[in-house]
Amino acid sequence: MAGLTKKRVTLADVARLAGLSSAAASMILTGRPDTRLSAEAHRRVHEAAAQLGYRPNLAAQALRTDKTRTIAFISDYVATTRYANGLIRGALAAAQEAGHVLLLLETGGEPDREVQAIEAALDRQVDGIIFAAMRAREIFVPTLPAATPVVMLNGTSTRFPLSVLPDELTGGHSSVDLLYAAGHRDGIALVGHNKIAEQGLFRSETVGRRIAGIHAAMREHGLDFAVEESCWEWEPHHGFELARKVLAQRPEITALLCLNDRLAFGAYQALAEAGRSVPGDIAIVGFDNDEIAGYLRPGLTTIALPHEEMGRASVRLLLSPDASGEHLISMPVVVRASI
Amino acid sequence: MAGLTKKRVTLADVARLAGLSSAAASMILTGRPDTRLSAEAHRRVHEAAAQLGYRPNLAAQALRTDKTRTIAFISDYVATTRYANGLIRGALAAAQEAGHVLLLLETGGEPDREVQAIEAALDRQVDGIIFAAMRAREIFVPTLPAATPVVMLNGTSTRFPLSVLPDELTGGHSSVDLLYAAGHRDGIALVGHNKIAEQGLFRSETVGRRIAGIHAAMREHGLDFAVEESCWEWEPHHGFELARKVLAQRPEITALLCLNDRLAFGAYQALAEAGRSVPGDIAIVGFDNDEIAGYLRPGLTTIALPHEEMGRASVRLLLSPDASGEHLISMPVVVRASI
DNA sequence: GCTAATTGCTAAATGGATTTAGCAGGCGGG
DNA sequence: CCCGCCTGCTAAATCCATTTAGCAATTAGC
Repeated sequence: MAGLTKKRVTLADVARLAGLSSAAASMILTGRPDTRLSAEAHRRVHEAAAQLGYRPNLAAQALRTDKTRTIAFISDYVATTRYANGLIRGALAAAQEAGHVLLLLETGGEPDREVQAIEAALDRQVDGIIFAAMRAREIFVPTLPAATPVVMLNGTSTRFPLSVLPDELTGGHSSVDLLYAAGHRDGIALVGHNKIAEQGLFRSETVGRRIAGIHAAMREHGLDFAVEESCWEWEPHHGFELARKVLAQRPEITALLCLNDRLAFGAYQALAEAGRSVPGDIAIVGFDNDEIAGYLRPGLTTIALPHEEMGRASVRLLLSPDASGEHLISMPVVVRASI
Repeated sequence: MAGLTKKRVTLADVARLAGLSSAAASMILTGRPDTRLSAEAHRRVHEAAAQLGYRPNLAAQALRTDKTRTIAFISDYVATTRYANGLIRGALAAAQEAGHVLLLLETGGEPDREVQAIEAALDRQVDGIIFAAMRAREIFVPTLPAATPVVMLNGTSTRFPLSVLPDELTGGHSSVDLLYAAGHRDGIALVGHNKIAEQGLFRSETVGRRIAGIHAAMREHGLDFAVEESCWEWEPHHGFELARKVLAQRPEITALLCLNDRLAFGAYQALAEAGRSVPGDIAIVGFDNDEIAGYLRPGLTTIALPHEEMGRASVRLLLSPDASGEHLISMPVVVRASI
């Protein structure tokens, strides 16, 4: 309106228009509490800022205060696992609510890229770092300025006690409860059990707890698995083969407890092939609440990984100064038609 | 080793250790070409920098140069669509290669959040902005400093001519070619066609071109669809119902051309129900190369959306000063067993 | 031998906000 | 009347790297 504004509006411009020093303008705009500036001065500065459309230069602010309202989200894999998505989305939402912004970095799990990512983050003076681990592994963290808050998301670290994890113990328990409540006792097969996975070396750190929760619940109900079929990976075709084997060897089975939804997906295919119906002949439960769980017919009942909630929690924890310890996010039971 | 280094190492520290002025150190470390500094000075500065582990303060650098090596990636939806994932991953990889970093922002397609996101990006003096559109719609962009480069990713804008899109015209063509080459002539059904979609109002802007490519190829081969079944949304259960209808009304059909893989997924379920085999009785092609395409049995042949490549391209274009126009990324044909 | 050009480097300004130290004027107390 | 205190505000330092203008010492040129 007024004329060509070529340059950025600076604090000095605001101060000039308000007829005050930039020191005064700064104090007023940052809302300092103990200031002795007059109400009139406050009015004039705010008015001037609004009129000029003033936006503080964050680089200058960062230089002075070491605060950037920026959080680094460093994950080992973004696209490889569909899980990262929910985590990022939750973190993004919580960051936005807190007036922060997310710097996204990927390391591929390689130590040198990890170092690079951390350096890139520190160079930009981020206010904190979230390490999101899709696979369990100790992250190699180069010396970090002690003041930088760090949250481990979906993983743990001896160096950083603050972490956010799904409550897999309870979740595992729920899956068994679900089958028990539906009347299943002796014909339950466990699909995907794996010693290595249980040690948490190759999978998400917490699947060990998932399995522990399942076994604890079985014990509590006085039950035992009719079969336990194990495999290394948890892709649909493994579920297909395992389920096929179970059906051939133990036709009396009435329920399949699959350690994730992709295994369950494969199991559906094997059941269709064998002409067995879900849930009429065989009940199925999965874990994760993967996208495909809703696509299956009938819909797959599953124990959801609360990714979005975990992402939110990680940001909130990062920004709350006195947080510490392990934060477990409960895993909702998503009831569909497969039991 | 040497002692407690409480504070950040600054350029002045490096200069002091090298016995030179910080002006000299700056020129040497930024690799200015026309400098008259001695080889000896170069050596000493580099050595000092290495010894102290000097890392320039990006905030100070940004303040002076207006460059941050940071790119804003503003998308309407991150998690809602699984597509965003590949785009982000590609962008992330290309950014890293170029020594840049990605600021991730989500708008939910709401104009006020769009404004907020853009302001947050500009406040941080990003070197450029990528607008990723999952749904076609004109993005409301508040006045942007003219110097800020902008790339539209998976969308177009009258205001920003630089864009990256999948080559849907050719992709649509390929899908028909595939069926034609397999000998299909008269028994082809099109599943998912939709006038609204064709106008690109609710879907990704480019599906109109996908459909145009399909029709062009049909014309070229002198073919006509035996049936065209349309629907609003493209979720598996729509595919299920449409395929069921087609099978009931036109049992002579030999091929299903599904406008995306989720429709194809539902079609598989309908075929299984009807006891028809793939590809023996009926061939199926999809689009997108969704994750599920590989999970299906038999694997779904599909025309892939090159998300990762698009993400990479968007960053590369953003960083190349003379780029302009529409950049079409070709859609690879992913051959599996469904034809 | 003396000016002019080149070489090698530095002092100081700059970018924009925050923050400390402190100035001037008014008021109360003794 | 004088000292001290409070009020309302400002000057200047600070964060750190970049960049311009320019100084001193050589070397070249005639």
